This record gives sequence, structure tokens and C-alpha cells, in this order.
Amino acid sequence: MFQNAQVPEQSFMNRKGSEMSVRIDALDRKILEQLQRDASQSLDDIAKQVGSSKTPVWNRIRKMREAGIIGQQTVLLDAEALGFEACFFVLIRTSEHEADWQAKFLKALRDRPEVQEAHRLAGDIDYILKVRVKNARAYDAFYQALISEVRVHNVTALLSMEEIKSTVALPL
Amino acid sequence: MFQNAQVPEQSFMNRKGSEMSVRIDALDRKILEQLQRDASQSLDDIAKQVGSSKTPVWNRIRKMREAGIIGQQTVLLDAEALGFEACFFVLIRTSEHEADWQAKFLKALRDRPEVQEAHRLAGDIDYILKVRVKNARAYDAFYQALISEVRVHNVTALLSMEEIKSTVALPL
DNA sequence: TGTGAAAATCATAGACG
DNA sequence: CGTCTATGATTTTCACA
Repeated sequence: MFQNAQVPEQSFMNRKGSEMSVRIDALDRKILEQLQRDASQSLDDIAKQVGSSKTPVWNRIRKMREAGIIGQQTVLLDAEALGFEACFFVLIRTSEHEADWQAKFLKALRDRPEVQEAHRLAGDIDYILKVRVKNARAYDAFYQALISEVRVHNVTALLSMEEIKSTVALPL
Repeated sequence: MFQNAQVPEQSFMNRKGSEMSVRIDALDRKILEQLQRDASQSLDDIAKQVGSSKTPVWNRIRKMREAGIIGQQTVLLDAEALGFEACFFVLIRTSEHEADWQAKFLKALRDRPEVQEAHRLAGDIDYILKVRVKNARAYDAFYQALISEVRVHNVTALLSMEEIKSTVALPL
């Protein structure tokens, strides 16, 4: 049993940057691990697994949801089974760094559902994208559409042959 | 209403490669979209949203689960709020391509929880990793550990400055 | 804060048209 | 196959220690 074992270890602001801060203790972390592993478990099961009981676990989950620590609850689909057989990592260099170019570029990425990830990078290469499409032709269509919308200096596409590992879990 | 609107569009084998094939129709696709968007919805809500009713939706979900199309149910956590402030994409070139080197390398990646993604690539660069860590020092520790375990020819780390977009949803 | 119970909702199964 | 009904689980709330 874990009666009141809070060792304050970390605090942070929520998304709105408000004063509200939430501390994450060892029990919270165990709960998060369980939720990451299987979000369909019942509260009772989670409580058992983390050595606590229903109500405290429920209150902590609610708090972490409100604080934005716990976000979307989703389901992972088998991409290949659904016909998404190509995955590209796209390295982008640009010479344009004005604000309105960047805004246009970001909007283009956010609007395209085949872009699963987009990061602005430090250094030589400016952006990296992860693009999941049905096949190479669909990638080409994406690529042509992108470069017709925004000017980019240099694009390198890396084609994934095999997904060795894929997880959304953080190593808490 | 969607009475029996099955337009067969796709079939595939399940994970064990058995004969069992499942066809995905427009209704299945809508259900998957809803589950991706919010897996905590009740069956009734999903049924309403896709224009069907409880039992058919439930049967389809069960079938797709059994077929492995629907996998893990999980929760997305706010990485920054939990202190994971650094994200690297790591490009790896190697000169070694023997089977046992590869097995060792794969095991090393699968054993390290900071590796969220690992792909074997076509072309010039052999592998790409996505590594999520608390800070640059933690990345260095990861890097040193990795190169001491397996020999690699060339490693380039790309540091993410900003996560512009991140989704696990497939564009069904 | 944790416990236990009450109330409301939901998932799951099965009979029927 | 879809509709409807039933019944156990589960979530969510709340009074009390």
C-alpha cells in the first residue's frame, strides 16, 4: 500500500502558462506507465497494478488530464494492413527564413494528413518530416504539391525499408 | 443510415499469415477514424458519429481487433511537461552488414526505451532513429552506450528545436 | 486523503425479425 | 445482419473516517 507517499519531484506550468503547477510523484508515474501500456484497463486493474485503490488513482488521473499531462486517448492501427506501405523521412533545407514563409510552410505541413511528424531542427538541415503514404507514387504527389506551395532549397527523402521499432511511450 | 453498405475495397492477411482475410469498408474506416480521434468514446457515441448502431459497430471493432488492424490502446503524454525536453533524429551509416551484427544492433535499439523509433533505410544512410531524452547530456550517455555496444561507421545527430506537428493517426 | 458504497453509464452477449 | 433487451462491469460521485 502507498499511503500518501508523495515525494515531490517535479513541478511545471500547464499549457496556458498559468500559475497552476502539478507535482508528479512515484505513484503518478506508475499510473502513467500503466496508461501508456494499456489505456483500456479498468480503474480497478490499474489501482491493483500500482498498489493503490480506485478513488486516489481516479483523482490523480483527473488532475493530470486537467493539467494536460495526459492528452489524447487513441488506438494504434496496423499501417501495413491498411495499405500504408511507404514511410519516408524527409530532410529539408531552405534559404528562406522570413516569418511569412515559415507560417505558410507550417500551415502546409499541418494541413497534410500524410505528415505524421514535423520538426524544426538546429544546424545544417532545417526541417525533418515523417511522411506515411500508401506507395511511392503517393509520396511523389505529396512532394510535388509541397514544393509547388512553398519554395525550398534542397530536399532529401529517406525511404524506410523496415520499421524496426515504433513506440509512443515515454521512458518514465 | 448505412444498411449493409459494404463495398469491398481491401483484403489482407492477419499477423500470423493465416488465411483469414478481412475486408475494410467505408463504415469500418469511419469507425477507425473515430477510434484514432478519441478511443475513450462510448460505443453509443461512436455508433452515432458513424451513422450506425451499437451492435454492428461493436462486431466490426471486435473483428478488426482480432485481425490485428486495431492494436494497442494508449494515451499520449506531454513529453515536455514530464521533463523530456530533447528530441534527436539520428542518422547512422555502418560498414557492417552481417547478420549477427544486425541482430546485435536491433537488440540494442529495442532494449533502450529512449529510442522511440528505428527504421532501416534504403540508400546511403542505413538507419534512422528518433531518440527522446531529458536533455543533451542524456543523449550523450545514450550515444556513448550505443557505440560501445555496436560498431557504426558514421553517426549524425539532428536536434529538434520545435515539434511542429506530431500525430499517430493514419490519414484514412 | 483513503475507504466503501450508491448511482449512472457502458460493454458484452444473445434472442429475434 | 441490424434491432432490441438483459445483465454484469465499470466509471463517477459522494458521505464518512
